[in-house]
Parts: sequence; C-alpha cells; structure tokens
Amino acid sequence: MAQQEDVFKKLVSHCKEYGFVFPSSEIYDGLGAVYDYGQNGVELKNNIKKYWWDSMTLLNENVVGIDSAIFMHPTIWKASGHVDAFNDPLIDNKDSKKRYRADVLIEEQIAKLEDKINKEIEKAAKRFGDAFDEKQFRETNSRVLENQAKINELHARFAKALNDNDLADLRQIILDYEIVCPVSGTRNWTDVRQFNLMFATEMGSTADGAMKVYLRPETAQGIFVNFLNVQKSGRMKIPFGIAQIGKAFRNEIVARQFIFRMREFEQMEMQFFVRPGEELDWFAKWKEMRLKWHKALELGDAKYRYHDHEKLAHYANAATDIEFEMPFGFKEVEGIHSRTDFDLSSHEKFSGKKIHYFDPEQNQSYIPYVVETSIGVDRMFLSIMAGSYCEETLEGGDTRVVLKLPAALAPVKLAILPLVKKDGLPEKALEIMETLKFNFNCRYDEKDTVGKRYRRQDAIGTPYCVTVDYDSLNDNCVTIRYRDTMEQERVPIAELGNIISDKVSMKNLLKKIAES
RNA sequence: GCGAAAGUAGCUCAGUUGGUAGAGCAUAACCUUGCCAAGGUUAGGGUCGCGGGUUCGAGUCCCGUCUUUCGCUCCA
Repeated sequence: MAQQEDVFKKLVSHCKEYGFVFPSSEIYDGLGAVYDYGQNGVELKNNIKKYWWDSMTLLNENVVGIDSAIFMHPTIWKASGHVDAFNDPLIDNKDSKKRYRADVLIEEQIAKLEDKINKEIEKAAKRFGDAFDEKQFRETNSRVLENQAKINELHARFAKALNDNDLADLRQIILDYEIVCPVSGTRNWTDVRQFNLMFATEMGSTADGAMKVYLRPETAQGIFVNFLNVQKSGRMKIPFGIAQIGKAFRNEIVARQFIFRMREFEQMEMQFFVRPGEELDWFAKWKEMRLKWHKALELGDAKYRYHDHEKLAHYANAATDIEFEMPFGFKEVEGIHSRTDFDLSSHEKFSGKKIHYFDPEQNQSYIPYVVETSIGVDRMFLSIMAGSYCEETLEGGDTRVVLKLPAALAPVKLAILPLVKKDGLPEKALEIMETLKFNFNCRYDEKDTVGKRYRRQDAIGTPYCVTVDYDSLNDNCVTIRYRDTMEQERVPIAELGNIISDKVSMKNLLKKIAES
C-alpha cells in the first residue's frame, strides 16, 4: 500500500513535469481541488472525449449528441432533487472528530424515543397478555406519555428549525435533548454549518432584479429538459439515446486525490430512453457495452470490475459502477443507472408541460424510462495515466519511465528525429514532418543524443519515433522505433504515413468494440 | 471543517547553536560523440508559501494565514 501511494505521488509529479496536469493558479499558491490540463494533457483528454463520442454516436445510429448550457433554469434543480439533497446541515463532534448530518442525528433521537415507547408496550403486553389494550396503555402510562410528549415537542421544534433553516436552533435541539456522538459518547459539538454542494451565482446585472442560478452539478438534466426537442426535431423513435460531454460543478466538502475528485469536472453522459418495463434489459446491455469500451484500451482486464449498488438512490431501480484499480484502490470511473421515469415525470410536474412519447408500435403514449451511462472524463484520464505509467529496468541496469498509452489516445503520435544535427539530416527530417503533420500529431526534436530523445518521448507516451540517418539521404528509408518493445524497423519514407495512420487510428479501437 | 505532517530553483533535496542561499537532475547556447538518457564550456532561473513579531541581523525562533498530503466525514 505504501508502495502504491508512492507510485501515485510519482504519477502526480510526472503529470506536472511533462505538461499533463498543473495545479490551478499555482503562482498564487493554488486553488483547492482545481487543476489545469497542460499541453500534453489537453491532447490526451480530447482524444478520450473523441473516443467516447464516436463510440456513442457512430456505433449507435440511434444515439445523437447535444451540448446544453451550463446555466439552467433554477427550478430544474428543484425538480431533480438537487436543491434538497445537496443542502446538508452538518455538525462535528470535537472528541471523535466525526461529522454527522444534524438532521439525521435528530431523526435518530426521535427513533430512539419511539423505541423506548415500543419496549414499554412490549413489556406491558407480555405482562397483561390478552387483556392488554395498547391504545389505553398509550393514553395512561406515565413513561409512555412522557416520551410521547418529548417526541411531539421535538418534532415540532425540529420541523420549525428546518423550515426556518435555523442552524443555531438545530444545534440547540441537539444540546437540549442531550444527543451524544455515537462514537465518543460526548456532547462536545461544533456549530451546525450548511454545506451547499451547488455553486450559485446571480443572473441579471442589477442586484434587485437578479435571479439566483446554479452552475450545474451534473450534465444529465440538460438532456432531460431537451428530450422533446431532440425527439421531435430528430424524429427519434424509442429506444434512442442522447449523449453529451460537458463541465459540471460541485462544491465538495472534501475534494481530494488529485483529479479524481475536483470541484470543476467534466462528464460524458448518455441517457437512453426506453419503453417502461424494458429498462432492465437495456441496463444489462449498456452495462456490458460500457465495460467493453474500457477493456478495448488494453490497460489490463483485471483492472476493471463492476460494483453493483445494493442501496439505490430514490430514482433508480438498478445501478452499477465500473471501477478501475487506481494507485489508491478500486475507484468508480463510470456509473450505469436505471433511472426509471423519475426525471422526466418530475420535470413534467414542475414545468407543467407534458413530456410523453407516443409509441406508434404500441399505439399508446407514455413517459419513457431512462438508462444512464455517466463517466467522469477526469477520472478516465487518471485511470489511463495510472494504467499506462511504467518504470522499467533495462538490460545493463538503466531505467526508463514510459507511458504505455493506447496509441490512439497518445498526445503525440510520432516523433521525427535526425540522428545528428548536421549534414542535411535536420532538413530531411523536417521535410518528412511537413508531409505528415496533416495526418496526425508529430513532433520534431534535434536536441541531445538520440537515446535521450527516445526517453523524452517515452515519458509522454509517444508510440512511434522515426530516426533520419545518413542512409536516409540516399535510400529514402527511416528507422521506426517502437515505444513498448524498443525494437526498430527500417521502412520507406513514402509508406510512413499509411503505416502510422493505421496504427494510431481510433477506427480500429471502435471496430474492436463493435466486433466483440 | 477537525486532527496530523509538510511548504527552499521546473524536479529531488542540503542548509550545522539565527550572520542576507547551495547540489544533482532538468532547461537554453556552443563544441564533441552518433541508434536507446546523464562528455566539455557557458548561461538563465529562488524577495527560502505569504503576513506580522523577537533581534543589530531570520530559510533558521514565535504567532497568524494560505496551500498541499494523509486520516475522519460526505459523495446522484
């Protein structure tokens, strides 16, 4: 484990040193849990997004894309449940250092009191046998009455505090009813603080006319509110899907582990609309398809696993995660959820607009059910970096750091290197660069020995290097050097474009998924 | 947010009882070699996280603050 954390540290350093990921606002000491992608990182990230987008929209003729705005009508977040669910009053116990939701603590206290009453009743029921009258017992037993009064009073006060959003009173309730920390057993509490997980800002330039809007905490709602637009304008027939890539924002209480949990992050989501009753079949199908997509990258099948949810969110009737083995353990990279008709019917309710689909085959109208696949771009990025990062010891004891990135995703596909920086070799190399730069991302390097240049390319995951030597001037051939095996092969310059294009093409990845 | 640790050049780190900063690697230029890094010469780069205090003098002591890492907590 210590060794794994060490690898993670090295990976983070590597990301910075080679222009993949930088801490945001670094010259101002950084900004918590926000990161910038560097010159190589942005290429890798764009390639990941293209891989996903193409796999959705090209491989599935019934999946189309949209790009919805980050700002959305505030009522959308009421309909989705985020306004309620992302607002937690939290309190810490200073002795155990544990954090609790203040409202949950109070609810548990109520449950405890009710438990006491039930025990009294049980005891009495045993004692009196068949003659026991529960109603009468409740109305007359002093201990029951006392507890019931407490519950009623607590209920009323709790409801009022919640309604007024009175955090001080929530704390006072916890103190007054002598609620203790389940771990430390003490009543040494901090203040109750409100944590709103959504970022809010104001729309409208004058203060009094401004409307509170949120930065979206997920991209999915942009798809749901456009369901009818896309279905009608695209003449889409169920089952069909809508895909979207975009930024989302969450004011995480604790955002850590590098780019694994950030406050600003990017999602790739596809909502698949199906007939009610068929959702679990589609859920199973997408669950399988998504894993294939991951495994096609060949980072190692053993690094992936499903994690089926036992406790489901209020809107779901099935849910699973695809987890990847990060340096800090198996972690969720993608979620696949069967969201039922929760979202669309909720929007129907809140907007007052009918969001139905008329199914010509069944000759009836219904609210479609939804199967969602949702993947974090940044988590995907991290999983690929972690899965590609290798420290190798070579014959002779030398070491090298190499990123064994899938060739189709590598930021640079080909480095063109003159063996020496004289005698017309740089000119020849630049000539090759001129013809290939339209096909894929090439890089030219003439500084230092060729061995050192190979290592530099290894460190950023460039799958192929070609070296221009003295023979090249006469025979128009160059040496291709392969990143992973370090083997070399002599090929004609004229064939270079075709050879490399084929190897780095995303088409081959997509074919692999389609055929598997 | 609570607790613990850390913050000196792009990276990894030195910096002895307080006396105004160093190394290796990296980067750039030139020379040399020429197919798997670390030959030579030279150069650039740091108000030692930031602010305040003690002191004749603070990277070094004290206080505050920010950031990062780990643990707790949360996670649609």
